Amino acid sequence: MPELPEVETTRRGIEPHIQGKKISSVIVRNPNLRWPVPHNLQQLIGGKKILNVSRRGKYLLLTFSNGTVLWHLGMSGNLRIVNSKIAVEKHDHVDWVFSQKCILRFNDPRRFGCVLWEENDISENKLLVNLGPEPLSEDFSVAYLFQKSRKSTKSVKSWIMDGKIVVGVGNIYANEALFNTGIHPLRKANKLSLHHCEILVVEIKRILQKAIERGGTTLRDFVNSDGKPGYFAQELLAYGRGGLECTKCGKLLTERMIGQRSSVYCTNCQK
DNA sequence: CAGCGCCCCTGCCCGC
DNA sequence: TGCGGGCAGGGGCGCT
Repeated sequence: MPELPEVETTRRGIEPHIQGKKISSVIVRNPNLRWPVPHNLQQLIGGKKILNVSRRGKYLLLTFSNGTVLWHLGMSGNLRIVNSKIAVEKHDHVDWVFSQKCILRFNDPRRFGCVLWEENDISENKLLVNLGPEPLSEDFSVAYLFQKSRKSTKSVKSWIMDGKIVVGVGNIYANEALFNTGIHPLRKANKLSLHHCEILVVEIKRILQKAIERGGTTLRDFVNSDGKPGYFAQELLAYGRGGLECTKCGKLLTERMIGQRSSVYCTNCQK
């Protein structure tokens, strides 16, 4: 479900409810996520205050005085702020209880998400240490991307979805950014021109920013912490439009797998 | 080392 | 209506 805009939408939604608040208890109904949820989570953070709610790539980070919760929503993860009267549903794996009126509830049908604990420097955590720059930061620049591109023979689509190059660009926004820039998804990264890198950097920033402003993309089940969907789906020009007419030239859009991810592009507009 | 496929898992949609 | 197959917004890991 979530790419960077959806995770950021979620982060902004939960932050005002939980930042500076003390965790009363953590209820783990099913610890079998991608990796086991630490069995001693309650002892680690029960009674402790959440100092900060941040994001690195698609990971949410909850900072405590004694360490950090490293949280990923996977493909199907979903957070809601609920009260204690709201019935527990299938796949509600973890509750972060602040009060009777405020429970942060994690639902994840596919269980590709994770909830982990890091007591040391979070930036040195194995899952974060090799990540590339944040796409909306100045570190994600034309010079950076062009220099990186020289060393990769991957298709540009798989390449920009690689978190070591830049974080947060998932399948939807990779398809969109390439369509909007007229770059063919199968072009090798080391065959990108400086101009290609320039328009790609600008477009990735633009589209992620726009999607955040729209509250993310809801395809079937993404809802923010208030239970509302995102409104970016109606602006998608490539993703989900295989076989339909290209909005620029009218030719039918091609759909095929690239690196096990469905890819949609126009063979006329994207070179 | 880079690059590629596999796989974790449930739900849903489609065709037969 | 039931069932099998394929696909879904992610990404770490093991192999080549």
